[in-house]
Amino acid sequence: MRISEAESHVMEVLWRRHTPQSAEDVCVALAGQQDWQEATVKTLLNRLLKKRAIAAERDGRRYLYRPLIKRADYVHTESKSLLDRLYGGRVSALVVHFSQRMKLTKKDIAELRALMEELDRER
Amino acid sequence: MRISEAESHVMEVLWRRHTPQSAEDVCVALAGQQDWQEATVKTLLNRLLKKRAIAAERDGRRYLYRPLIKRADYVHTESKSLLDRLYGGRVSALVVHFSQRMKLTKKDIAELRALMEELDRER
DNA sequence: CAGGATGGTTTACAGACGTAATCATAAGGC
DNA sequence: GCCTTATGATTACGTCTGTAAACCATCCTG
Repeated sequence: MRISEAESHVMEVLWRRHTPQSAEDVCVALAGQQDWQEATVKTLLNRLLKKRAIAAERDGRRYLYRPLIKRADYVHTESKSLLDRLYGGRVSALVVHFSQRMKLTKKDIAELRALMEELDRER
Repeated sequence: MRISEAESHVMEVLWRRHTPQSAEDVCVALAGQQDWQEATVKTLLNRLLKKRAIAAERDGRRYLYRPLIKRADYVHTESKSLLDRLYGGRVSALVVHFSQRMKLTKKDIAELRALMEELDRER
């Protein structure tokens, strides 16, 4: 069950807010960023419903939507697929790539170092 | 200029072999892995041509194809886009994610550590 | 009660994608 | 020279995507 690019923007809104959101809430949250008509958002919500990526519960004359799949799971399948396709599944290859192409930020480096130490301690 | 999933398999073949390949070469290289008819591969080659992702030079009655875009560039745009969409552009966030979901391999850890040291030395 | 506002449901439609079959053409074999 | 064969070019076609408009039910408001 694939979530498309456009759909993912809707999912991100639902993930960010932790309470169920109406279609209009989603529109508002996306305004300025996606510049979609309300109709578009409604289409996306319906497609996500059909895919069972989200659920809707009635609230008076409207619905409130909430995610059924966890962001972490989504992030993982996307990330793992890229890692496998482009880096032969090697995390370090990916980091090396970024360190060459982009210059890691100081923060990135500090955090990576901390992570390394933590992994040491776990051993 | 987006390279689709199917197209990327063709590109990978052209990137792997460093000399221009005929349509049939590509078919052979993909056999067993993609199980496509020759017609399918030719369609993909043509779409890649149209997108100017590859070039073709005549070789008698056939063409030899070679990539116009560099794999590293492709890898980078794909990776960067994922990093931005899902990790707020933070490389360390991505690594943390993998370290939690997948257990990094010893090799990954060793290489990351080496990379960290190298970054230190560069400073 | 009629008409606009509000929110959901259905339909639309062009372009990308995956996957090919068919058509055309040139070249080599008989 | 004609027929088969290899190859590229054209056409096909269903599905998915992005982006909505049109339609429909309902509720509030004057």
